[in-house]
Amino acid sequence: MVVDQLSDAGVDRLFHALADATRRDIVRRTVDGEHSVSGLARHYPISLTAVQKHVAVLEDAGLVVKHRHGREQRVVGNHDALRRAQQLLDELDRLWHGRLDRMGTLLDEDSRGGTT
Amino acid sequence: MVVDQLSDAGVDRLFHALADATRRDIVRRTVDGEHSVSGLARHYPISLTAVQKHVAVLEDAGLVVKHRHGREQRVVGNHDALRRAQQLLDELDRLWHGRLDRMGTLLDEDSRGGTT
DNA sequence: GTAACCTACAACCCCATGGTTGTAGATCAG
DNA sequence: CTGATCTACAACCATGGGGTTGTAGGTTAC
Repeated sequence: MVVDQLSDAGVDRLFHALADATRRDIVRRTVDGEHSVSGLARHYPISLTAVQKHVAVLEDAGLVVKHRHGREQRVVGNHDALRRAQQLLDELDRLWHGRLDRMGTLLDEDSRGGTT
Repeated sequence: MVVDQLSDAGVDRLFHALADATRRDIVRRTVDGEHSVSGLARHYPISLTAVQKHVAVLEDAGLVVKHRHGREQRVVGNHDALRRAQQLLDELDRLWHGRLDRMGTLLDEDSRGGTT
C-alpha cells in the first residue's frame, strides 16, 4: 500500500470534496468541534438541503463523521482523511525531489537513462 | 494574509485539478520532466482533445506550465502549486492541533476542579 | 512543393454537481 | 397532545465537466 495510491478512486472523492469553498469552510468549522447540520447551515446563504449535500460529500470523502445526538446530527471533522490528503501530496512532492536528485546526479556523473 | 487562503477561488481550481486520476498521473509524469501533449496522450485510452483539456485544467490551476518547443507544446510540472496545496492542508492541520491543545487544556483544568 | 505530425478550437452528448422546493418522519419543549 | 425543530429524501432545474468528432493552422521532414 505504498506507491500507487494516486490512482485510487477515493482520492478523487477526497480532493473533490476539498475543491469547494463552502465545504472547506465546513471542514474548518467541524475541526473546531461538533456542529449540527442546521447549525452549520445558518452560516451560509444556501438552503439546508444544500448544506446537507455538502456534508454528505465530505462524509463520503471521509473528511467528516456524522453521529446522532438526540434529534440533531452532529458533524465533526476527521483528522485521518486530512492526513491522507497530505500524504498524497507528499508522494508527489517526493517525485520532485527525486527529479532534482537525478538532475544533480546527471550533472555529477552523466551516466544513467530514465525509465518509462 | 496567511490565514484566509482557504476561501480563495484559485484553491477550488487547485483541488479540482487534483481530483482526477488522469490529471494526477499527468502531474506525476510531468514532474519527471517535459512531455509533449501528444506524448502524454499516448499513455491514456482517451482522445488527444481530452488530454488537451486535462492539461488546460492543470495549467489553469498552476500545477503545470506549457511552453512551445518547435511544433510541440511541452508540459512540465510546477512545484510551487503543489507546495501551495500542501500549505493549505497544513493550514487545516494546524486547526486540528489547536483543537487538541484546547482539549488538553480543558482536561487539565477539569482535573484541577476548573470553574467552566 | 507535399505529406505527416502536433496542436487548437468549435460543436455536440451525456451525466454528475450544486442548487432549489416540497413533503414527511423523528424528536424536543410547552 | 401541539407546535417547533432537525433531518431525510424525492423531484426538478441549470450549469459545468469529461468525453467525443470534425475542422483548421502551424511546423517539421522529404
